Formats: sequence, structure tokens, C-alpha cells
Amino acid sequence: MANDVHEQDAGMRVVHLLRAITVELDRIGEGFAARHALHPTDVRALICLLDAARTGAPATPGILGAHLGLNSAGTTAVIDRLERLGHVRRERDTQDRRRVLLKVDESAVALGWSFFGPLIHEIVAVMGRFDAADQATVERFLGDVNEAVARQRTGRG
Amino acid sequence: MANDVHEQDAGMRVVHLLRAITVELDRIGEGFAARHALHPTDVRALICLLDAARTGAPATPGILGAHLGLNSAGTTAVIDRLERLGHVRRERDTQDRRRVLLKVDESAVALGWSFFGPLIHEIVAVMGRFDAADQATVERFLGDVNEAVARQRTGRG
DNA sequence: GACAATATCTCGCTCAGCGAGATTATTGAT
DNA sequence: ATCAATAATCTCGCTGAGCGAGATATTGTC
Repeated sequence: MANDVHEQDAGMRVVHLLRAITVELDRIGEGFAARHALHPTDVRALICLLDAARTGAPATPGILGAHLGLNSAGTTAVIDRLERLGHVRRERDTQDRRRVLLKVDESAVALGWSFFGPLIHEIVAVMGRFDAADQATVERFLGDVNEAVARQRTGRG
Repeated sequence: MANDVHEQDAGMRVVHLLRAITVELDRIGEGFAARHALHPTDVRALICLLDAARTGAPATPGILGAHLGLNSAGTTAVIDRLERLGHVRRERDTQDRRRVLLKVDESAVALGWSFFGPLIHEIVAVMGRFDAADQATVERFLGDVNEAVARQRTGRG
């Protein structure tokens, strides 16, 4: 990916670290999925639904499908799987009876915490070993990288 | 995932930033796959093979399959797809004739650069806007996070 | 009320990846 | 040298995730 002249550069080392972290997080997700009879897509769906529940945003099959990049048939299948496992239930929206509202069960919330809890704790602990000024530096850097990466995606794909 | 009392915390904001970056990078990978008639798994395989080519490490179906978490049948299928597209070719290892060495074509290297090049450039540019001390802080933080995340994975699954 | 738009679901299909086992090459023991 | 055990890869048949097309029900518009 880089010839070894550039490997010396701090920028390149950081790129590789970010990639390594991404790979590790993906693998944790896969491992979690495998241990709970879920597919990686189901885990992503759960994350999306838990986020919606946390922020109070409405969750519907349409919104979920758009977020996951699935068509309506695939989205129905994901929800069927999660419903079969008792993590989610469908409720007709009384305002607009075409729509279905997706409600996550308490078991799914607990599952989410069992997954993210230790991970969050670890990262917060790492952060705690830095002083306030360095924490601000890290936060600013990650914010900038996030913007840059998002710009790359929306710009090219 | 977090109740909103903790949202204020710099640690939690950093956790969310890391997650956002991970999601964005995954989406870029998916977009790249879709635009080149590849599956996400094929992209991961290409990355693995390009890394091996770059570091001079030998690449075989067995190593690739282990890296991707596929069994031998699935690994054969991935290599078949990449070979059909001309990105990879199989060569019998003359030392141990049970083994097949996977050689990436120049077109695959070019493809990899077209994917990672702009992304790397963007992140290096972000890094360049920080002074040397702050770059060192960022690098140390990411290294620690990487270790912590890797420890999480190997410790729990 | 007729009609286009919207949200979801059903049906049939393709193909990624799995399990089981076949094939070929290597290694080690006798 | 011979032969069993091991290793690396591939083949075959199957399951199931996700897609395209279209069916169904609800809403807003004229």
C-alpha cells in the first residue's frame, strides 16, 4: 500500500493504526454475532435500532434498510430474524398505518451493553491516562479524520 | 448505548468518533466493492494479499482463509473470483508442491492504490496540521487503543 | 371516488460460504 | 524403500442472505 520510504512517516503509521483498529472492531462484531446466533448484518441492525432507541428517533423498516444498504426484501428478512430471536417486535404506527415501528426488547439492550460495555470501558480507560490538553488533541484529530473520511465517501461513492 | 450523563465525557465522545470512523471506512470498502464487481470479502482478500506482497510475506490459500475467517471451500471460491477477474493468479510452490502461492496482478495493485491512495492522502494531510508533539500524542493514543481493542477481542472471543 | 405515491411484505432466484470428503504432496517411522 | 499420518487444496451438494419484481394496504391529492 505504501512503499517503505513512507512507512517512516508518522502519518502513515497513524493510517495503519486506524486501519488496524477498524479491523479489530469488525472482528469483535463478527465474534459477537457468531456467539449469539446472529449475522454481522443483524448486529449492525441492532446497533442502529439501539441508537434510535437511545436518541428517541423513530425506527421503521424503511429507515433501517436505508441505513444498512439493504432493499426492502432483505430488510424484512433481517427484522424477521431479530423478531424470531425476541430482540425486536413490530408495532403498527397508529398515526400512519402503512408504517411499522420497531421496538427493541430489554434483552437486546442488555445484549448491546454486554457487547459495547467492556469495549467502551477499555477505551475510556486509555483516554483517562492522557491529560486534558492531550485528550483535546486526540478528540480534535479524530473529529478531523472523521470529517475527512466522510468527505471521501460522499465525494467518491 | 450510553446514558446522556456520560455523553458529556471526552472519553465517550472519542468512543463515538472511533465508531463513526469505523463505519465510514467500512462503507467506503463496500462502495469500492460495488463499483468493481467485487464482494466485501473479495476486497478484504485483496487488502490481505496486497499487504503480503508489500511485506514480502508468502500468500497461500490457507493463510488467506485463516485471515478472512473462511473455511477452505469458501477460500477457494474467493480466489476463483479474484482469478476470474485477473487480479490474482495461482502458482504452485516449487518448494512444497502441496502449496499454491497467490500472486497479485499489477492491475490489483493499481486498484488498491486507487482505493487507498486518496484516503491515505487525506489522513496524512489531517496529521500534517498537527505539530510534532501532538502527532506523537495521537500516535501513542491510537497505539494504546489498538492494543486495548485487540486485548478485548482475544480475551473474550 | 379515482389515482398516484408511500411503506411493507411475498415469491422466486442467485450465489457466498459451510460441511464432508476427495485428491495430491510431504513427512516421519520402521 | 515403504507406508501410514499429516498437510494443502479443491470438489460437491446444501443452506440461507439478499436481490428484483410485484402484490397489498394506507395516505394524500385532484
